[in-house]
Amino acid sequence: MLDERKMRVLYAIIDSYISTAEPIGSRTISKAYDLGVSSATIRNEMSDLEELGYLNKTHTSSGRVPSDKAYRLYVDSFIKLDKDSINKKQKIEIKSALERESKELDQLIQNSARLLSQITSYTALALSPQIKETRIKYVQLLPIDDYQVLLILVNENGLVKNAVFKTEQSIPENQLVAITNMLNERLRNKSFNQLNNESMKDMFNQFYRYKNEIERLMPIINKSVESMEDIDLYADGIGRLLNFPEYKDIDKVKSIMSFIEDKDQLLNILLMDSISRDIHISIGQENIYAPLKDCSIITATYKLEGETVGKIGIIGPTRMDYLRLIKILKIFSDNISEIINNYNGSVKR
Amino acid sequence: MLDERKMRVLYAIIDSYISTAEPIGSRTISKAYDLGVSSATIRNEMSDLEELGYLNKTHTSSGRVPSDKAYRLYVDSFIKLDKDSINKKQKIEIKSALERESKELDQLIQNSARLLSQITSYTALALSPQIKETRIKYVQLLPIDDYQVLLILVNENGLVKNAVFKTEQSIPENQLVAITNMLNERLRNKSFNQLNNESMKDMFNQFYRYKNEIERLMPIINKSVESMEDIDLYADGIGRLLNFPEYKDIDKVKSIMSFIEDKDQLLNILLMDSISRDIHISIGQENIYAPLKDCSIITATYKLEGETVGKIGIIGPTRMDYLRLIKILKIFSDNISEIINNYNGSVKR
DNA sequence: ATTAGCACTCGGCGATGTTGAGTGCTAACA
DNA sequence: TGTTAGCACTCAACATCGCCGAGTGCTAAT
Repeated sequence: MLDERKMRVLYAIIDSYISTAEPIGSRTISKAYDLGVSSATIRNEMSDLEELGYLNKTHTSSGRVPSDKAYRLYVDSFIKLDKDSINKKQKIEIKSALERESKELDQLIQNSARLLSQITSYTALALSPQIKETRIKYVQLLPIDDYQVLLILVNENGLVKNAVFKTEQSIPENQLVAITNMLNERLRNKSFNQLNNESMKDMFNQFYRYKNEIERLMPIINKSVESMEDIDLYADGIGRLLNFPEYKDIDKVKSIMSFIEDKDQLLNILLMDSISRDIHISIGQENIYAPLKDCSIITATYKLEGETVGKIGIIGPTRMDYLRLIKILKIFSDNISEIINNYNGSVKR
Repeated sequence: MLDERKMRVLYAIIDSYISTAEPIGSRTISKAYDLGVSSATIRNEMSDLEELGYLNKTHTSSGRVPSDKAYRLYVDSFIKLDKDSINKKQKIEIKSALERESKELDQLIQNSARLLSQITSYTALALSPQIKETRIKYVQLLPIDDYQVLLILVNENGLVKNAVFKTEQSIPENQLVAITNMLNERLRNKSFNQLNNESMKDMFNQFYRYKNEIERLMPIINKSVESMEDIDLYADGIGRLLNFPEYKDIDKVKSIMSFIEDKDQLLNILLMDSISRDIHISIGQENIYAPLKDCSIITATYKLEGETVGKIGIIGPTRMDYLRLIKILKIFSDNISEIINNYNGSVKR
């Protein structure tokens, strides 16, 4: 392990580099940080730290820059110290800002990304709640008018989907109720793919007059169930990447941006470390995808009834204000969890 | 008006500049475009065109670059010639691509933006259908379990919204039906803000036991109605702006990007020329907002039952491949109109 | 009216020199 | 033995200079 003084030198360098993005020389440190030793001594320490892989030089006679390894050490050692210290007032402010504009779940997630990006000045990511293997809890058909029927599906998480579909012939209300009952019998507690052909045939026999309608209804139900499981991914503040001096090279930032805008790839990354801790940090080379090799990503989870269902995150240069961002992410994660638990999702099972 | 030869020279310059982004000299034109005159003659014509405001020089001895006025002329004169010529095959391909992934309206709009950006390599915009002054057509309360009720609202366009809310006491089914009937009576064909306090009092009297529930229900209905009117705006392919050489200046592209990511401002622009023709083109200085002064925006509308309800668009440098983009936008606009008219939105009034 | 010819302009680019922040090494010191 | 002052050396960043070539505008000839 690094001795006390090396640590302090390293932290000083990281601290300075995070705010200035400039390589730091020994003299700068000895002046700005009170380590009680001369620049020559610091120079020696820096030379050691470089040999150990914590620092890099941009060219032979330049100042030093922290390596990914240094950030990793920095984050790991501070994250323990920093369990407490959530700013209550800020938390409440953010919560009310989130609640204010969020009439629906999707909007909440979208607004979270926007607000997170605004507050941090980084690019923010947000993943909508992910519900796998939805089981149908409740089905209902309602007549809108003579030739249109409203289909309503409620799943075990309290998620509701609806679709309007047209019928060729008018179906009297009592028949609709009968079909509804039958659908409930057949579908309740099943995911759609558990529905087999047997029961389809049954239905046809029972309601032969509405064979066509039922045949058209099934794919609609199927689609609705599928779309309950869909994951949306929002990225906000992509343009803010341009504010970072490390991305003044257009080609670099171009590849990062197109990576972020390609939702599929980004989704992979966010879902990959799905089993991990609440806060997950991926620094520079730790990222698998090439365009992200000089980015860091911090993600936090949010929960529904204690179970992790979604994520929010921040992406930016490895020179990232980790400590501040982690705090803010925690606040967001807590707030989102609280809000969605008070939404319609809170069905007791 | 410009004479025949000036036109041909101007078109040659625009054509060349659109594909190369380099100022064009008289010699280049006389070689690449067969105008049957020497470079000296073209030089004279170019000098005239500059005086007329159609061309600019970047410096005294540089080639010429088209002005906004030139693009305007170009677009206006070609748009008439080009009424026909939609590629049927391409249209069908795009349509099936759009339908494939679009389970719901929002998804359709989102996918339209994505696909439009992919196909054109420009930044694409898409506005979700805008429905003003929603009137309630149909209200229904359904019991999910003892302490939860599902509220369903259908508006005159066939849009459906739902919300789950919790009750303090269990409400028996027949009571729920009674409340539903009463709500329908009171709310049908009204926008929420038409609901007055009188009828609220009536309700309380009639269902005093459920005073609290009804009191809580009304804001939920209100929110749902509001969110029916909400407009979503999607921007896809923002990073593609970096591909254009005119935006190699980071500060310029930064201001454009942050403009695009600020949905409120962008919404203003898209809604501004709301009464205009199907295709609307805004070139460079014609844009009001400063960051867009060297961008062009092309928008197209899509329709529900013949009425314009939303827009899609493209944003990029004034040096834009207008003709190609207009064609593609028309295809998208037609396709989106067709698809949403077959959705649940197609309620006959 | 068109064109060839020519002087002139100016951005872009490579070469060259200067500056200053920063390093590494050595020798002196506590 | 660890710390420090001093000094030579390195190298990116920046400015300066000259050259090149694409392009213009004007004039005179056709």
